[in-house]
Amino acid sequence: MAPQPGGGSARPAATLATIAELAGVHVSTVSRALSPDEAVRRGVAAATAAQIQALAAELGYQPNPAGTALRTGRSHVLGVLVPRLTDIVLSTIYEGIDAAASTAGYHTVVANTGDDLDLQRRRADALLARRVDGLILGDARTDSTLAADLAARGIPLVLVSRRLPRRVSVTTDDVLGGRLAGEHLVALGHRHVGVAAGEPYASTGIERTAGFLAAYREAGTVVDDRYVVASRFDVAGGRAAAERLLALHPRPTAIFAVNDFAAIGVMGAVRDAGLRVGEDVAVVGYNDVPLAAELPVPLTSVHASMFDMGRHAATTLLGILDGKPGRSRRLPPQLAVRASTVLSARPADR
Amino acid sequence: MAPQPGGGSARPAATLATIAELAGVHVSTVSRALSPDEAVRRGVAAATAAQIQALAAELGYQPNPAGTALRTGRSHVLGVLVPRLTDIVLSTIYEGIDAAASTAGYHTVVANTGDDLDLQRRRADALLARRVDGLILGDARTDSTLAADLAARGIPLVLVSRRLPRRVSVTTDDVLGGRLAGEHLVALGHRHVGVAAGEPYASTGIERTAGFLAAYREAGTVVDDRYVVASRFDVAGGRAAAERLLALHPRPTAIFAVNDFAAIGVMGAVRDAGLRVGEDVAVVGYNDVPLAAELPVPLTSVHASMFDMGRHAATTLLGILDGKPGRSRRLPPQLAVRASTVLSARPADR
DNA sequence: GCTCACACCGCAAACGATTGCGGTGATGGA
DNA sequence: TCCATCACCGCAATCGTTTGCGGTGTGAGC
Repeated sequence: MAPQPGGGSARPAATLATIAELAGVHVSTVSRALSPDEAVRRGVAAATAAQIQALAAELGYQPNPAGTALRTGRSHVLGVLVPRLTDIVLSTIYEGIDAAASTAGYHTVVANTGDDLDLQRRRADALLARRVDGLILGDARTDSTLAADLAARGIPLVLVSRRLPRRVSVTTDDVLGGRLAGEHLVALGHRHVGVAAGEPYASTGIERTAGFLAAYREAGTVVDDRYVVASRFDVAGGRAAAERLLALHPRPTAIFAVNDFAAIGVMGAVRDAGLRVGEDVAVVGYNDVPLAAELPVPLTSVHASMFDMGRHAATTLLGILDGKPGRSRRLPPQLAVRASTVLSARPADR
Repeated sequence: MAPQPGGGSARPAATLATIAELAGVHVSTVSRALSPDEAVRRGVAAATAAQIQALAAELGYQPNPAGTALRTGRSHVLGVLVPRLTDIVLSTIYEGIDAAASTAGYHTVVANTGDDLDLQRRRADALLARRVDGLILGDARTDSTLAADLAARGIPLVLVSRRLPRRVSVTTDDVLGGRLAGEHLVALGHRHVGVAAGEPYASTGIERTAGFLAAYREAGTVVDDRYVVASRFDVAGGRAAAERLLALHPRPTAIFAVNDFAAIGVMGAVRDAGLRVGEDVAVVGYNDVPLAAELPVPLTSVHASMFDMGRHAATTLLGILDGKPGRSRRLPPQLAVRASTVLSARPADR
């Protein structure tokens, strides 16, 4: 713990002025001596600087961010918008964002938007009213102009998890991920497959589905539209989608859900239909959340590090704030094969 | 979206001075006219105030929080410490905190501590360096003096989820919750029961276990110490604990895990031992996370609203910041009975 | 017509940090 | 010995907001 402020109860926090008085120098000298900028620090004699730094350490001096922000116009705070923090995919991404930001001396403020168009705008505005230096959007929608509007206003911006045409984003390579899932089911000989395709406004679902269908097309099987159904990204959404898919004739022998929680819902619907997961119906998810490997029938899923995704998004945004260009990035996914598609895989990966 | 700042690209954000000049009055008048404090606002003529307010709205004026914070010494930011935001229990609590804080015009900054003693202090200090107005601790440990130290420094403080002797906290009534679980298993006739008791430094595990054991004691059965094992609060922790419990003689016919994820691990261990959940071994969890009802064998769990807990914690802290006393609160839990203890409950609650 | 009260508003000083500019002293060179 | 140079440091303005104090003008009351 910092030695200060408050040796016992409430002592007024040390300021530059406090230190200046004790050191017998002007506050500007203290400011320079304590500057993170090496070039600025050289403006004060080494001995003086050392004395000031020792004093600052002793008093537990912490610069008042309000003072700094007011003077420099930078708050050193990043704003993050996510659909729901209770979704472990998003909270993992956020942990990555926060880890990278805090090692760079930034703090982050996160807000839930519930994927609601109106709330997204309101939350973004609230963050901007707080004078965040930049925004990371984890809830970009293809049917919204929010990201474009923010960019037009000159606000430093990075998308994470979902992509949008002309914006900088950090995502998994969702087309490739979908393709991996498709190729896996093709190789297992599944001819009739269904897709719980996610929300139509999310690039994740769109691209994962596209990659999956492309794999099948290239294998010579065109998946009929009826076998591709939209779904919410949660258990109930997956369940509902699967109930529709399982009612089709011929019944699909495998279902790809573009999200693990939807996949869990799919598994539930399969069981409720009196079928066995991994035997009667293979199931593939996406994201490989920790729980996937722990399920009674472990779930085959497309894996990529959400934490790293968050980290990259944050460093990209920080780079933009430093004037660097900012390039989009697609992290390569890998398929984690488990019992939900290959029963014998069970002992190998738990 | 706010009409400003930036009609097209980057227009300098409106300040009090901007408005003052346009309105032909002094900035102090603008400040008063725009004050949230009704009494202050009365200091300016109604007509003038209306004109200023209209102008502010038109320009999309947003007060610069750095200026306000510098002048008033209050940042209107709350700090929140949690073990892990990827734990849905904590992220739900945090959502509640943020909801209450943001309706009160506060923002929140959250930090992960991983329940690490050293990291807790460092993160708390980082938050205080940001000049948060108060702290909500979701990771209080019985073997740490952090909360006491912070309180001694006069820092407004509320604990959430876990309790500590002399501190203000908002929790579920964990003793009662444990008791509900115990009485349920007693009523079902289980004589030999085991407990995955959680981490020894967390009041949650301690009190839930105590309540559970009390219920058995009052029913005339003293649970032997060997049947109470510490465990981490995750799937792997529950699995490990269950493996030890299932190896005991006589083998327990029911296991109470003080956390749902640990309970999921218990269920895994039960299956791996070739036993059936809900038939050979009953399992009870705690918190009733959404997934509990969605499991292949739905999990009986002690329910309480984590979201409300977070909300209450935030409002309690805000009350303290307004000078109110601040009272601890224990939310009443309820038992959600499902198939993991009563097989026939399955159709009733999915 | 004069005084008093009061409503309304401006003045200026803070809060804490940063930074361009200039001043002082010492040092080096010729 | 004198001047130019440079290292070091101080001065003061500035960011945007809040607020105690005081000044001006209006109206009422007698």
